[in-house]
Amino acid sequence: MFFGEYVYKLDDKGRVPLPPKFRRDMREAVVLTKGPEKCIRAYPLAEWKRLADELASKALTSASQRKLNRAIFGTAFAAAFDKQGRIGLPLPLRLHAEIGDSIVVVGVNQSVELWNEDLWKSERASSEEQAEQIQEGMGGS
Amino acid sequence: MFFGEYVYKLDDKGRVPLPPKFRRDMREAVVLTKGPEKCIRAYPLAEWKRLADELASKALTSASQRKLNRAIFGTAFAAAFDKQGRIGLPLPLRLHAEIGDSIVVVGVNQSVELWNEDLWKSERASSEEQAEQIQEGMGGS
DNA sequence: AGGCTTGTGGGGAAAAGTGGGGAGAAAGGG
DNA sequence: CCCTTTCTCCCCACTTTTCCCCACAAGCCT
Repeated sequence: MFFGEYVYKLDDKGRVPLPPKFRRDMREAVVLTKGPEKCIRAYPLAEWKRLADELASKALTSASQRKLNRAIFGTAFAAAFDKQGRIGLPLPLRLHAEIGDSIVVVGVNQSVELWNEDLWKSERASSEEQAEQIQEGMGGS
Repeated sequence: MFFGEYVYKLDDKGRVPLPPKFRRDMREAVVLTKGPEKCIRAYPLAEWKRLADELASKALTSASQRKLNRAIFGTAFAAAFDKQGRIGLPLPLRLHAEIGDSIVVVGVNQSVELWNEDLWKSERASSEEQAEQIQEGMGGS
């Protein structure tokens, strides 16, 4: 399970370190994909396979599912940690997430998201707002 | 169940001791989050998981579910007790709660809140005022 | 009064973040 | 076809931060 928010710098070669806790759960095998929003999603290999199986079981049923498959698998990249615990971010993904020289790593339960710092701030703000509304609906404190 | 109000000092490394009674209920596994108000919330791991599940089950669409996950997991930090019963407070959380060198630990039923001393005084004042009104409505005391 | 528990402080070791250099592979031009 | 140039990937080293352990002082209970 991943959680927490960490800010790192990309060096001029496009490498990012991940928090040590994350590395331990991602035994040197990571799959990077375009996130639904403007971010990069990183899955541990096992979790990625699980998602892939889930998709594959539905792939034959509809044309839209096939398109979905292409969108997901076609834009996915494998990445490995170097000896310092960093991964290189492919340029297409960096462009998609508009990531410059600073980056935010966010743990989101089963996966990890990589954000442009400013985009993340606004996304977090709206996310927290929504969470509050739901909490009030629960009567929870 | 947590209750009571305790004042401690942060050392220059950002560590806080928790009351011994609290430690026993939080068997060395704590999750720290940004509170809705300007404070830090600490949950026992089990309690935090329960809340996370409860919230996640409320989400309607997959998009709102993603936002919710970001709000829940992105703002959470894991913390462990050292041999002296202290936990280290991550810098982002300290900034959020405006915590300087003195800190107030407040037990709030299922969770524990960590406050800036001055902010807590005003929060307590308004809390008590509101509590009085509610109690009068109950014909209480 | 004594011993135990608790709050507070400091020091040392280990790990993590950041930056730079070198070797290998791929691509393009002669 | 070969050489050159460029790009990418991997390894190494340094600095900073974090974590953990030890030790002292004060308060409480017995």
